Amino acid sequence: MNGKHITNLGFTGADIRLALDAAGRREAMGLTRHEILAELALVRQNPAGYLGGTYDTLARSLEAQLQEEIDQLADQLHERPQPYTVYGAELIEEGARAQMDVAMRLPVSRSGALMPDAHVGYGLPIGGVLAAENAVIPYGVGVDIGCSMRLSVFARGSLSTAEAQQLLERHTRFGAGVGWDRRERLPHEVLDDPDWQALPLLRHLHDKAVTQLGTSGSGNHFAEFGRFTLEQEQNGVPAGDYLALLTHSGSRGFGAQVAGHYTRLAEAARPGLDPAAKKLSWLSLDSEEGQEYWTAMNLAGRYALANHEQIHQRISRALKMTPLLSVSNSHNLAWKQMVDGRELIVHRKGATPAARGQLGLIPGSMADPAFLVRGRGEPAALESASHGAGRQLGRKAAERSLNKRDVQQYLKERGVTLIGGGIDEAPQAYKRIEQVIAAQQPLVEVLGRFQPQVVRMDTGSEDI
DNA sequence: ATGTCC
Repeated sequence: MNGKHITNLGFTGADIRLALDAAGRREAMGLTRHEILAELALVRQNPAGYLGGTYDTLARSLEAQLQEEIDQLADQLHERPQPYTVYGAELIEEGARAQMDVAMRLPVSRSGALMPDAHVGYGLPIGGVLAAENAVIPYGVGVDIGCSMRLSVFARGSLSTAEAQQLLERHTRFGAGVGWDRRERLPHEVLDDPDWQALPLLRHLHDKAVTQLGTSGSGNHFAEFGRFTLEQEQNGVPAGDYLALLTHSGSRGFGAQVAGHYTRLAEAARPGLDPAAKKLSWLSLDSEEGQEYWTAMNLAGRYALANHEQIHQRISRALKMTPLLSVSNSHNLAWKQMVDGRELIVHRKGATPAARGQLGLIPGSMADPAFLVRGRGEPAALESASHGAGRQLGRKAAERSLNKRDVQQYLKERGVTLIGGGIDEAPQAYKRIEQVIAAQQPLVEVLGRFQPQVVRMDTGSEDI
C-alpha cells in the first residue's frame, strides 16, 4: 500500500495521509490490500457512513469538505441580476446601476429598486433598496446605521439670523468623536433599553453612546433653521408659513462600530463569495451573528432617533416654544416587510420609507429646499423614496472642481447663513432636488417645503 | 459615516 494507490482513488491533500493511516490500521486487523482499497473507495463515496469507526478522521475530513462545497455553492451569485425598478434613470450614473446589478445577483436577493438620488457607495449603492430572504446585509444598511431626519415645526415667531446662529452654536455639537460633557447631558430612556445588556459589544459601546447622545457628527449631517411652507393642513396644523428646525444625524460612533464589527463577521462567514460582492456579504437570520446584528441594528436605529429628539428638545427649550408638528424618519436601516405576500428583509441604504400615508423628509442640500412628503406605498419601489438629492460629485471631485466664490454666491442668492460646512458639501456637489422629487412623483406626494436659512454643519476638509 | 483596527 502506498500513496499512489490512494491518489488513484481520488484522495487529495491531507486526506492522503489520513487514508494511509487508516489503511495501516485495517492491515493490522488482517485485511488484504484489495479489501482495504475497496473500503476506501466506499468511504470516499459515503463518508457519513464511516463516522466513528476506523475511518473516522478521514470521514470527518471528507464531510467537512463536502459541507464547504455545499456552502460555497449556496454563496454563488446568479449569472444575471433579478429585475429591479429604477426611478429617474437619467439622473443615475452607470456605477450605481452596476452596483445594484451585483446586489440583485446575490442568492438571497428577491426584489429591489433604485431611487433617483442613487450614487455609488460601498456594497449597495446609496439610494438602493434591496429585499432579501431571511438574511441581513450589514453593508446593505451602511456604516451610519439608523441615519435619519427630523423636522420640528414652530409657530412663526421673530427669530433673527443672529439668534438662530447663537441657538445652533450653543445647543448642537458637531464633529467626529464629539460628545456632551457630563454636566451638559440630558437623560433619555433609550439609554436604559435592556438590549444594551444583550451583547458584550453593546455593553462596551454604552458609555460612548451616553456621551454622544444629542450630537450631530460630521459629513452631510446638519442642523438648520428655515422657513417651512405647509401646502395642506396636517394633523390639525393649518396650511401656511412656519419657522422650523430640520436635522440630519445618525447613530454616531456607536452605530459605526456595530456596522464595522458585523461587516467583518459577515465577510468572514462567506469566504467563497465572488470578490465583486464581498461588501454585500450577508448574515442568515437563522445564525447567531445574524440575530445579534438584528438586535444591535435596531438599537442603533432607536438611538439615532433619540439623538434627534434630544437635539430638538435642547433647541425647543431654548426657544421656549413647543413644536406644532414633528416628523421623523430613518433612511439607513433594514425592516421586516411583506413583499408579494411573503416577509422579506427590506434594506434601505439612503432611502425613505414611503408606505401609503407615511410621512417622510427629503432634504436637498445646505442651500436647497427640503420636502415633507407622504408615501403612496408603491410596490415596485418596495414602498420607498429617495433620501435626499444624492451626490452629483464625489467629495474629492467637489474639492477639485468647485470654487469657493461660486459656492458663497449660491448661498448669498438664497439668503443662507452657514456655520461650518465644507466645499465637499456644496450645493453644487448635489443633484438638483427639484428633478429628484419630480422623478419620484409615483412614490410620494409633496406636502410641504422647507427653505434653509441658518445652517450648521461640521467643518469640512476645505471650508467655504 | 467614524477619532477611519477592539
